[in-house]
Amino acid sequence: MTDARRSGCPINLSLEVLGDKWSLLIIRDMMFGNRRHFRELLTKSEEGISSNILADRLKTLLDEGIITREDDPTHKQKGIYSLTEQGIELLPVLAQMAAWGYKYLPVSEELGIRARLLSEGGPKMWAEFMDELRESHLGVKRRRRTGPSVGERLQAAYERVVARGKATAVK
Amino acid sequence: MTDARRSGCPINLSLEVLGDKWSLLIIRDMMFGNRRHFRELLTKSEEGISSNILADRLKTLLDEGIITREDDPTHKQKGIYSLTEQGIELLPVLAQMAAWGYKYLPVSEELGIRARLLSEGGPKMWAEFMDELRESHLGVKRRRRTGPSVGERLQAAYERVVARGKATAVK
DNA sequence: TTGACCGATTGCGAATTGCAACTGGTTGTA
DNA sequence: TACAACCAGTTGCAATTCGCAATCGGTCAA
Repeated sequence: MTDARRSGCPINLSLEVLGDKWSLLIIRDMMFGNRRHFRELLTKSEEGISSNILADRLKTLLDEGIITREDDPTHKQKGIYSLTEQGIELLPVLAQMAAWGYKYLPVSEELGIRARLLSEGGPKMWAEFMDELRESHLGVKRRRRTGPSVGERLQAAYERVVARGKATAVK
Repeated sequence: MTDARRSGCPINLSLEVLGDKWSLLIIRDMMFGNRRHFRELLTKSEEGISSNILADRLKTLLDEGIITREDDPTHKQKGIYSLTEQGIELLPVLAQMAAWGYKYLPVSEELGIRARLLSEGGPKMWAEFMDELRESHLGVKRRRRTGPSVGERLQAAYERVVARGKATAVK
């Protein structure tokens, strides 16, 4: 737990907080996978994070003010992790990173569909999704919207690809 | 040098390539600091990267197709590193990361000015800057522009802040 | 009361990092 | 021709971090 801070450059400072292979994946799962408990993050992680690393990163993200933790009223041991506004505003970073990865790296079809939709939707869609996150993580009420939310649309698209993949595989 | 690839998620794949504390700083210096030689990257780095890490990361970035290396005709030992199109398209990632860091982390005034201008300029300015990078790194000709380039404007703004800081310090 | 589940913590070998010194070669200058 | 400065890395080594598996003390439903 050293002081780090190699320079006052915004990119460097961001990397000192998020520059590892797990932190942004945790944020991703909280945003897109709606994971809010330790176990959910641990077992439903696509990449298989180990529990000590997860505990460590959650602590750091708490310290940095990117997430908060509160007790789950339904279970004395469970904690509910939520994104702060600061955490929610990492969405554009994730979106750009996803778009770049989608374009240049060997992305699987199922896991790439969200990146494609998010990229096509652009900053306007990101802003809408961030508003949805403000509602589910910060409790900020938002005016009624018609039609499915961005979160729902991304999830539906993902499930459609998975179903199609299964059908093809069976055939 | 294992195969990694923990999952086919675009964010994960991006992090497997760039998820450390140095890779994106090297890209940053190539983009904004116009560093093209090993020594420049080594000694003019704000954060003080060590030579073995720099050599290792340059190798990885080469392997990943994010940069290229060619011999410098003026010096038999010197290599010139250039960004590829894939590397240039990391600019939006850096820009978003810089904007987030600028907003939430203790950024120094000198090093934050670029982030502010880039954030205010938005995607349009990013696109223009990427075009400039295509010219200086890929040799792609671009039509004449009036006035100073984005790169020049960022540099001038930075120097203005540094000069002001010095004047204040002296006074 | 029992067994599944909960959020972590611990121990430990392996991999990565950071520092400093060094290598083998090139270049400009006298 | 001699020499110092410069060039792109490489090497050795100690310290840190990572990743896995096992475990811990507590909670919950049956």
